[in-house]
Amino acid sequence: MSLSHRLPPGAPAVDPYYVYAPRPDPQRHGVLTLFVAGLPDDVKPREIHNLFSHRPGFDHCLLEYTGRGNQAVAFVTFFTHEAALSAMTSLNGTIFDPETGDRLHIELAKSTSRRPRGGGEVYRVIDKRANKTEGNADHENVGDEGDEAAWGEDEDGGSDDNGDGGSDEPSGTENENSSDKNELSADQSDQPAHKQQNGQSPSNDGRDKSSSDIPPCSTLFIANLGHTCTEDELKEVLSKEPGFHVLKMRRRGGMPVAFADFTDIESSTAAMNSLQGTLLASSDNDGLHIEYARSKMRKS
DNA sequence: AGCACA
Repeated sequence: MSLSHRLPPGAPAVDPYYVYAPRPDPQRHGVLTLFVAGLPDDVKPREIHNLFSHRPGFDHCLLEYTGRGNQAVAFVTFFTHEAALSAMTSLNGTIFDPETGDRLHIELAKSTSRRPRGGGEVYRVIDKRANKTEGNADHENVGDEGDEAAWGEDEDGGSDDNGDGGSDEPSGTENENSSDKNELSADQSDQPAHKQQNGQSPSNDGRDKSSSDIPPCSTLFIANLGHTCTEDELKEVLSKEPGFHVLKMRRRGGMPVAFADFTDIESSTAAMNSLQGTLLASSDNDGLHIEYARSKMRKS
């Protein structure tokens, strides 16, 4: 089975919103590591870290540039099997690069990655690529430099070493985004905190338009939730965002909506940028749609 | 597109 099927941007949809259903695979039970495919070849280890390190139970991650198929894969390890599953269901299908529309394909790895030596704190990178097509040699192989030594081949009789199996990708898909920089919507919470309340000045074009026309607010309005979304599911994601206070869910007939209150506009803005489009396990659409609320949540 | 609680 091929687990990395990238679709050309104009291709007919083959169920583009499918969420990986964790099969009852006894072999994978208890594995703490996720196998992440669908990454562009110019992905940075920092991007993987930014995307996963906010998830509860995150332990460490590894990015490998496979020499084959112009693709990179990542192995992300959590402290518990449940945390790994939770991150998988919430991040699987995430659009990693809006320009190509490529989505992450995440499944449990075949075995748990070995922890970096000494409880390491830097990214682990393995680069098997011969031709660095995009001048991509800015990353350094810190820590473990052994080519095959990273994700731990325990004793599960693995016939192959990583979750990729033998199915690599025919590089027939056109992959020409050479002129444009790709953007990752994972974590851009580093914008400078300017505390001046700017209204709707037209001189402010294209800089602060995180939300459409709603002025910034420390409370966020969250829509596009699945019918089965629970408050706990949403709270689990929100609680990792700095400054998060309280969540309230309302369901007006059909689709539930939620309000999340933060300490200030800076933290609510950062959380909105970080979580925009996040796919939950209960999501059946594009993922979370987050805006500033029209009015602040009442003080508890 | 869908914005409540007081």
